[in-house]
Order: sequence, then C-alpha cells, then structure tokens
Amino acid sequence: MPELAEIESYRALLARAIGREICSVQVIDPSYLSQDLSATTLSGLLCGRSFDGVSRAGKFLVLSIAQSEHTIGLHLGMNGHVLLDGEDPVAPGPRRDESGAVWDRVVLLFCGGGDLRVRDPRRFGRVKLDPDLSRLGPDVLTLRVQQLLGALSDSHEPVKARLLDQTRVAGLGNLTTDEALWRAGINPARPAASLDPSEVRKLHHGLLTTARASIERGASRSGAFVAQRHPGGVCPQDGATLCQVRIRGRTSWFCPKHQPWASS
DNA sequence: CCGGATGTTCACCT
DNA sequence: GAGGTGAACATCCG
Repeated sequence: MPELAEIESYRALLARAIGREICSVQVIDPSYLSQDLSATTLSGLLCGRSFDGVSRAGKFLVLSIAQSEHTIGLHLGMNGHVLLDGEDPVAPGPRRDESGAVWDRVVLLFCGGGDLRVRDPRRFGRVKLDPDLSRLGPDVLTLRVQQLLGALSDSHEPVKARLLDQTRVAGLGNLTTDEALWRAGINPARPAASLDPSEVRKLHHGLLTTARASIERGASRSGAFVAQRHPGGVCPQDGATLCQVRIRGRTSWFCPKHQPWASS
C-alpha cells in the first residue's frame, strides 16, 4: 500500500510512539534488517530508550532515538504496514490468520504496555540504521519548479522514469505519478528533456496537487484517474479509453486524447 | 497455472 | 555513458 499518502499516515501514527520507553525488541525476521544492522545492535540501541522524533524523507520513515545520535529508517517496500497498539490507519492490512501476527518482522514492546509492529507479507521493506538520505532528491511536497526543471532537463529518459527515480524527486510512486501526469496532460513516455517550461509548470502543479490530495484522503488509490487505471478504464475528463505502456518495468496508464505524445 | 501488484536494486544488453 | 529490459526479493489475488 505504501505510497506517499500511506507513509504520511504512518508518520502521524508513529508520532504517538514518541516518548514511550521501549522495553523489548523482537526481531522476528533478521533478514528484514539491513545487512549492516544486527538484531543485537538494534536491541541494544532501543531497549531502555524512546523515540524523540519522527519524520518522513521520500518514502522513508525516520525515527530519531532519544539520548543517541542514531536514527532508524523504515522503508515499507511494496506491502509493508505499521501497527501501533494494534492500530493500522491504512486499510485493509494483510490478514492471513486471526492472530494477525504471521507477517510481523520486527516488534517493539513498550514498558507502559502496547507495541509497535512492522508487518510486511512480501518482505520488500527494510529497517535500517542511520539511513543515507543524502541520495534522495528534493521532496515532492516542497518541490520547486526550478528543481523539477533541473531533474528533467538533462535526460532523454521517459519523464515518468525520471519522476520515479528517488534520487531526482523523492516520494513519488507509480500511482501518484500516473495521476499527476494525467492532470498535467503529459504523456508518461515523453523524453524528460522534451517538456517545455510551461509543461514543466503544469507538471509541477499536477504533482503537488495530486500528492496533497492523496495525503488529505490518506490513500494513494483515492484519485479519480487511479480509479480508472484498469483495462477498459476511461478518462474521467474526456471519456477516452485509457492506454497502457510499460516504463521501467512499471505499468503506466494514460489518456490517448489529452496526453498525446507530441507536445502542445 | 499464469500474470500482475503501491518499491528498489542490480546484472546484462544495445 | 545512457537508456532499456528483465530478474530478484515473497506473497496474494483474480
């Protein structure tokens, strides 16, 4: 589930874990930790301490550890979920059995009761120590037109490939990007550098409005266009049957009528 | 049984 | 070097 909207929901959820002392760390699946992080290290770092801050950087959730220089980076991959005291703001979570614990990878128990669980059936996510955020591009929510221009102007890659590249712009996922390109009327396969300045401005507007709207609704699947993103789906704007292409291995949908190849 | 799914990385082509 | 493709990670769903 996690795209920007879901990650923001989890950021808000995790804020409620701030200040709660951790008494136990259960690394149920050691391979869920990044290679340079052992269960022993993680446990030693967290037990007896608490988090004193939570932020989002691109698709990473970053938890800072009180009385420590370290941070924990949480990346939820394609299907990761976070539960605090059993609560998951992103529905529906993976549910395979009634205990609901089958896909828990890492669990923190708080001294005062309650727990924080990282649940990820598909296991594409990771828990990292001191995640390297320096490689991330500017965050989509605070992206400026000039920065977008810079991210696009030096490449003949398809514009969508560039937008999904987290080192160029951080935080965009497949669905959000399709919706934003649709709003801006830009074909996802167009070479990035072929966009003229007015198209880049439209795209910038599309990216920010799409990202903000999805966060407000708490779901990356909530957009009018995303709802039509299936075979036979039609453009909510002009009714044309949507087309599908593959870009960088990801399915991309667009309206053949108002997202033409040629620039306007 | 097969293909595809909201993410990322890497090997291998052209 | 740049860009494209496919595979890999693991599991569920139609």
